Amino acid sequence: MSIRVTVDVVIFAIREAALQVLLIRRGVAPFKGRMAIPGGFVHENESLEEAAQRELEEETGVGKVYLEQLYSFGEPRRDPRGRVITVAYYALIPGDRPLHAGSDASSAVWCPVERLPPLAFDHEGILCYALERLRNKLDYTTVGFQLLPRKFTLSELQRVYETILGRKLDKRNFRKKIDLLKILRPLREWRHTGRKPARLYVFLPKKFEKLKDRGILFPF
Amino acid sequence: MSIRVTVDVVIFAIREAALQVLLIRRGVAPFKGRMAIPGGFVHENESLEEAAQRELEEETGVGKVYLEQLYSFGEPRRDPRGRVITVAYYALIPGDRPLHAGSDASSAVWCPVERLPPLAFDHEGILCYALERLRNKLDYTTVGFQLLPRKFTLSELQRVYETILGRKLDKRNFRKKIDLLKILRPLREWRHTGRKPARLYVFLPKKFEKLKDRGILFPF
DNA sequence: ACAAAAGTGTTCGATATACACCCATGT
DNA sequence: ACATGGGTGTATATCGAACACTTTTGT
Repeated sequence: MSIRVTVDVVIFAIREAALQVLLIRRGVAPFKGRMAIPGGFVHENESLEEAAQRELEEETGVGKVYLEQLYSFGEPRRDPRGRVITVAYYALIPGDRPLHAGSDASSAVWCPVERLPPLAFDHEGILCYALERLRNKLDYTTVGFQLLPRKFTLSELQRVYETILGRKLDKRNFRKKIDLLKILRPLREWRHTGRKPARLYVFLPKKFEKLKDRGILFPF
Repeated sequence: MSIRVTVDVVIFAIREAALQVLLIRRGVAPFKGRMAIPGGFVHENESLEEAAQRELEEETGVGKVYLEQLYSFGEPRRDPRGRVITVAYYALIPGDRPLHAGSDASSAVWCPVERLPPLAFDHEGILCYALERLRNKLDYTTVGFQLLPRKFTLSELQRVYETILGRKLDKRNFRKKIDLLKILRPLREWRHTGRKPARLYVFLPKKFEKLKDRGILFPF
């Protein structure tokens, strides 16, 4: 019993103060002209993760970003061409990273998750599930940092959380908890975009690993 | 690019005061004679979930138990016979349910998760991942109830938690939190196995759904 | 009578939340 | 000088953790 297997990658980024996903316009049937999540067939000699990584790089030109398997979707009639199951992944792109377009990227566009167009296949369901996972993981992991450049201000970090969760957070409480986690190293550098310069920080992933083991979570 | 797709189902139950998994002994190569997680190929016209449900029933004869997709494993060389990816599920069987063996069940045996034999393929990794998922979900869902018969005592419920988490819990704190959740209906029935009779309860899944929406969790 | 598991409250520390003002800079 | 976002502390409520004794029954 052979089945065709694809990977689809929901690619998130914060752009223009909104959480957006990268979508491509399909050039061929089925669903020609519809928007879809980037994806493609798994090759003979690559793992699922490698296939997802490859699709991600083809669309965005970025490597080494956060990439996590989401769920596998396998309803018999989800693809009109025949039996195709898809292993969905989601990726988080730092906001500053300019995408030097890969081959397929001509038709790729960013869409705010609040204003999605109709999507091909079961991609709306996949995208909603990815969004739910992202919101949940924000609460008990540090995935939020993956959406920022290496150096960032505390206000930028807070805006990432507010954008994804869709609500305002208290500045002092936010900073208190981040400080408690001890996962940021303050730099002797300041960002001068606004009026008063804001201190820059870098994320310390190693310190975080210990915290995760002890079950210390993000409680927003 | 066609790939063979299997589902494997890690079947958990509490038996003899231990968390156990159902394993089968392989009768054919590869890994002939080794123990393995029950599983098989996905049929042409069934969804992944249906395939997992079918495998579960073939092995155990039980239907309508808790069944959740775990993860998809797709390393190119994970199966010596060629390219096979597997979508892993895990299932929870109430402790009292006698398994009226399906066709394959002659070689099925229960093994405590603390004393696993060597397993075929990458099944040890799959099983460890399932165990980790189960332990995590115990903290913020009510999956624990799925391992008990319909009517159960509070001590039995606590033993499920202690068995899976591998540590003792405080009786008064445990009961206080369960009571807070308001998901149990006390019955006018008592279990008379020990010395002093223990009150029986039933789980109210509908009430739980509302709690989940509001983010009320199991904080053990 | 006694062994064994059932049942029941309070205290204390930690964590989450609510809330308001001064500061440094660019314009 | 002033508008803008950066930066800081305290008080209260809630939640989780620690902790011991009485009750009921079967033997």
